[in-house]
Amino acid sequence: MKKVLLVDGHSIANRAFYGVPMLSNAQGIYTNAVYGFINILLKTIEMVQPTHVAIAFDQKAPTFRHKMYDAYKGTRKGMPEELHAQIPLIQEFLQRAGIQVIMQEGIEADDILGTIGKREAHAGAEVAVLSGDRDLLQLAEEHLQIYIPKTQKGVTETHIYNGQAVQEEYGVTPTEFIHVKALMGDTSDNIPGVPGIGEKTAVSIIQKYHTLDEAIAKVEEVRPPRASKNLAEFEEQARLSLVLATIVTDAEITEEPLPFDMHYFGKAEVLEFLKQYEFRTLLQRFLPLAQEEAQVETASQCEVRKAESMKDVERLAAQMKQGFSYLMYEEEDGLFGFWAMAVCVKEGEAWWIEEGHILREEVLQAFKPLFEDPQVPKIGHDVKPDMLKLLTGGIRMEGVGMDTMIAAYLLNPSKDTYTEDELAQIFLKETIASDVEVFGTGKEQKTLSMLEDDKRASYGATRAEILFRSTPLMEKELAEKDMKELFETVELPLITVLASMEELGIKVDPVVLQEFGCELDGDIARLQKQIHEAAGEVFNILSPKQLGEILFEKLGLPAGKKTKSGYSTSADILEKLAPEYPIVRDVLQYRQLTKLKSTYVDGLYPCIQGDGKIHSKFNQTVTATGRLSSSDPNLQNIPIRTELGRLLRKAFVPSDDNYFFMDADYSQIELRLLAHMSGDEQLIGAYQAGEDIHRLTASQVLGIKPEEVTSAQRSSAKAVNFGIIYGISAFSLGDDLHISQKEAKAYIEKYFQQYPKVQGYLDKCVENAKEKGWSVTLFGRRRIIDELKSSNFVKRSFGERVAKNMPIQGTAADIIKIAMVKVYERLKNENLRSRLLLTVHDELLIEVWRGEEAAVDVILREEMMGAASLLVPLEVEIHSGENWYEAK
DNA sequence: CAATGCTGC
DNA sequence: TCAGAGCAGCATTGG
Repeated sequence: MKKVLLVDGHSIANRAFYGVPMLSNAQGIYTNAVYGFINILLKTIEMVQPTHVAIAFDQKAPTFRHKMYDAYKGTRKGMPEELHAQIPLIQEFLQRAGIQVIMQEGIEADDILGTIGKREAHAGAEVAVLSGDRDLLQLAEEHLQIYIPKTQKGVTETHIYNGQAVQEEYGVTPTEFIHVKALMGDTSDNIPGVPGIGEKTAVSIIQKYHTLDEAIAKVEEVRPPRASKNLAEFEEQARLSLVLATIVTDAEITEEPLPFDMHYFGKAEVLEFLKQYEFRTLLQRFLPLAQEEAQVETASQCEVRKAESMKDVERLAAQMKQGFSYLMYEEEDGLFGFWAMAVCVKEGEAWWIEEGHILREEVLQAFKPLFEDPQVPKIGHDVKPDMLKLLTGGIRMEGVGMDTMIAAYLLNPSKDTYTEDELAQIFLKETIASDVEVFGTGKEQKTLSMLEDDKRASYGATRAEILFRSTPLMEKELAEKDMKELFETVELPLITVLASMEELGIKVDPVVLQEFGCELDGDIARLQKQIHEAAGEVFNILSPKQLGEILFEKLGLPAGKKTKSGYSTSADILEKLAPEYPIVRDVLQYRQLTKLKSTYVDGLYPCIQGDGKIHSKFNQTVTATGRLSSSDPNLQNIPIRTELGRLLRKAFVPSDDNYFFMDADYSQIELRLLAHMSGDEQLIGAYQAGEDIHRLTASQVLGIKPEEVTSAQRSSAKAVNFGIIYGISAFSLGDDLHISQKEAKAYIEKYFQQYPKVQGYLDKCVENAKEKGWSVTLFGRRRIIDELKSSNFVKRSFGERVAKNMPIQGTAADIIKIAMVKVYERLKNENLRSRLLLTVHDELLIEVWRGEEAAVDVILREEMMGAASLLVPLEVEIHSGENWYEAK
């Protein structure tokens, strides 16, 4: 049985505000209405036991009622600021809990409730409408009940009205109730009514005549005489009042109440919210929901033991053979370095070992056999940096059984931090001080070594113990969500691969870089002079503000879009002007050259370490889709599209003369995945036959022979093919191809006719994601997409595009990760000296020991092509050369 | 610190 | 009517 709960957001917020004494949190933010709102909502949920919930709010924009009657709601007192400020907080809470919020410009909350309520009730659902406003009573009927909270002597109880209850209490039916109101008016909504007719008279008139029309028709008979006279005189006003008082039940609302589950209140985001606003009782109440097992919160009871001597360390090492969790801390800066470790071997206690009279070197020697033994399972949090630190001490870490940061990332890849205190909150339902709380923030921020002795020890020990206890829970959740294999066979082994790549680095020839920079400088100066002369003044070309003023005001060029802060001077706008205006061409060229100089020449140069190499980081827990990212510096966005930028790659060279580069990249992996995952026979057939997919698309969409396709037509088709993967819209495709939206739309429609299963597949992606709340790749990687629940069109559309893109982009990421692990293992197992240096999403760069070329070629082809078995071949292109430029 | 712009896949 | 392609990192401007 579908049970729908609809809530009048503002009216309940209002009730809550006046019903709960002023509260505020530590930052002085008022929270009483938020608190009251959540309580009323909870109580109603418990009563109604809804399967679906939606909350309606008014928007600021005027509605049809304002247009009909200027004074509508004119006398209503503005909400007090203290309440007004809390409305967004209430909405945030609901959003975090995944509860549907419906707001629509020009439509009042009452009308939203009326429309959805009647629709659902007539479709066979049981509907409960919660409001503080008696106006809603007009909606009541058999399967649509109105819930009105009432506070009497400090005790809140909720009155429930169906049609009969309204009749009993007011003596009129719900529909007649509107007519009563039209006569008596409503001062709070500023509905005028008829002067001299109050509640009693209005009810008696309607009881007799049932409708306003009828009463007007027989106005002479109406009693008492004063009412009769006034009704005749104010007939128009009464009719207007009737319309104003009638709740619309056929408004244009496409939103539907979304499924509801009490466990939503146990979500981490909700708990964070409650913590932030200090709703302790609610927090207590929701914590058990977070885990189905309903674990009761237990204060984190971790006994902190400090190692006093190497004897302690050795005793600990003996206990670590069964497995342990650890954290390593190191601070380089200052005269005195700082080094410490926390280790946990059982629940409830953890050790703190700090360099001092105990020496780091000795501790590490004691632990070396444990870290190197693949049979001793180790739990770490962000293991890769530890691996690298240990490696400099001659320890090759093996047997990583858990990296809690990566596990947390797999369980929700959309977050931007994965800290230990979040783990405690999410997996153990325990609250510990966050890093901000411990270290402070901004200029006053401390480091671990600056804390008092005991605080340092308990900081690290508590966290190591949290990792220890979180691990089985995380493993269980990974298994439940079918990500155990992905975690164990892809993500965990990948840590070692990435650590090796970071350790090796890539050699950059500083001379090549420098010479390139000098050439750029010359061209930049020339262009700058030319632009300033054309503009007639000297200005900063890189300032969008100044450039916009020069181009669009001083020189009077036609301006395209505007941004918040002025004219848009983005490349796509300027490219449209470039054919006509030489100065715009120069600006674009200037931007390209200065970008190359500042980001790539001046940016990369200081990254070259003493060994002549750049050691970029490869981040495993950043992207929402499962891709890797690269930073410090980013080597995944080195120019290639323009010849000038591409030359930069000549600076990237092998470690020494014994090596050369081989670069292997997947050919159109995402489109091949689209073919496989959609099952479209046309696409699959084309790939099996080894056809040029963009040319084929162009020929099919345009209805011409493949050999007649021009290169321009081919590249348009290419844009469409990519657009499909990104969740295309006619608007953006039109913009991209410089054609009208209409033409773009026709193009897209033709595309879907040619590849009929693609459309169905993409729709299915969205449908599945809406139903389940997440998207998933071929290998089980998930991404939660909360945006799909949004009542905001823009946000929801974003969610839909993400749902189409993630399975494809994410599967491609899975595949290259699998290939990386396998290629790395084989290079190692076959005792080759060639090694993996970089990955750029669908590409691997390897430096190959001369003489190993054939072996590496085989390994790359076998492992990359064999990483997944699809309905289409996974093709790999391999190029060799003496630098990265030549190898592409 | 946010906004803008540009580089890659 | 609104706004309108997915995923990243980094440099610069300007408040």
